[in-house]
Amino acid sequence: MKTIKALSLLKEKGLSNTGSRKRILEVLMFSKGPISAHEIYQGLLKEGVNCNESTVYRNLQKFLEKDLVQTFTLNDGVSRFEFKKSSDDHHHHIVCLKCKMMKCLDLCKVEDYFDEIIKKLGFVSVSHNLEFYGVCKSCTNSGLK
Amino acid sequence: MKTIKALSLLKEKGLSNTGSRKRILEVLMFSKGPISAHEIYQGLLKEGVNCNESTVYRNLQKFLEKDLVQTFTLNDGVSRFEFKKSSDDHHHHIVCLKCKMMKCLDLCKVEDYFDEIIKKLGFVSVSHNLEFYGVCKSCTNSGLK
DNA sequence: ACTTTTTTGCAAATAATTTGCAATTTTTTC
DNA sequence: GAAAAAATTGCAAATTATTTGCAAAAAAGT
Repeated sequence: MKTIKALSLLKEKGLSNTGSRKRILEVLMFSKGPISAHEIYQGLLKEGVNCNESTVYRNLQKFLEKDLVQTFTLNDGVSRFEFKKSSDDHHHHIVCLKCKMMKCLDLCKVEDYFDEIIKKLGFVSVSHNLEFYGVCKSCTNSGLK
Repeated sequence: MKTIKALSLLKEKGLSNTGSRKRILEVLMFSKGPISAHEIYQGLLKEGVNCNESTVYRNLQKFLEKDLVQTFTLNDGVSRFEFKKSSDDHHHHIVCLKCKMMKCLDLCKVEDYFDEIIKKLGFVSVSHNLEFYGVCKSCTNSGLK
């Protein structure tokens, strides 16, 4: 079943089917949370899958283009990737400052509610980052790419 | 006046007063928005201040420790730093995907309100990142550092 | 099967950030 | 205010994450 689902997703998105690509996608699909390119690479190594680290990076880019994954960068400077269960799958995370463990917050109304949720997860929240990405007025008008 | 304020801040925080350090702090204090270590370095170069890039990094660390600045990492993998006007100074930003210009959002109630504010600033918001940093239950208990 | 297109591996290039160490500067002490 | 102790700097090299060029290999189209 694993194989079938990843395969059909690739086909659906018009991506050619290669061994590495399929495995990378599967790793993402079955990961408990966001993972870094390096972590994916290490995972494949362990499985004995012959795959280069730049192949991982290149496929992650493809997956981003095709909206199969989402990404964000933590303050440690490392990008994490996460499989999108659906096109509107969107949520936030809380990261433990000590062990780096990450939990998903199934909520997008970013409010004081967070306090409760975070407490329920057993975290003490120290800080958080919120950055918006958009296009400003002048760029909307200009041809800038 | 510039000089006096930066100097007294350094003293207040128990940081020794060196030419570079004072200038780096001043650049941060008078920057319109968050800036990267490299941008600070470039700024000093232009002013003719003799200062090494690692000195910039080392001072930024010190400033973080002393809670003089706050930092966050954008998805471009570069950390930005921002002077904290007060210890409870906390706000978010919106970054233009095209020109990378950044605006402060003077609001911390992260809600649908954002839509309005962002529109008023002339931005079209495409996406945003929100990550919480905290300490999980097991780490709160364990001695892990 | 054969050609075209895409992907991969590998090694080298970038880019941001950190580090070791000796020299210099700042602070402390007397 | 000079000497000693502590902190900071410059410089070059190391690290780490990520990207890229290019030729070989694999997949897709016909």
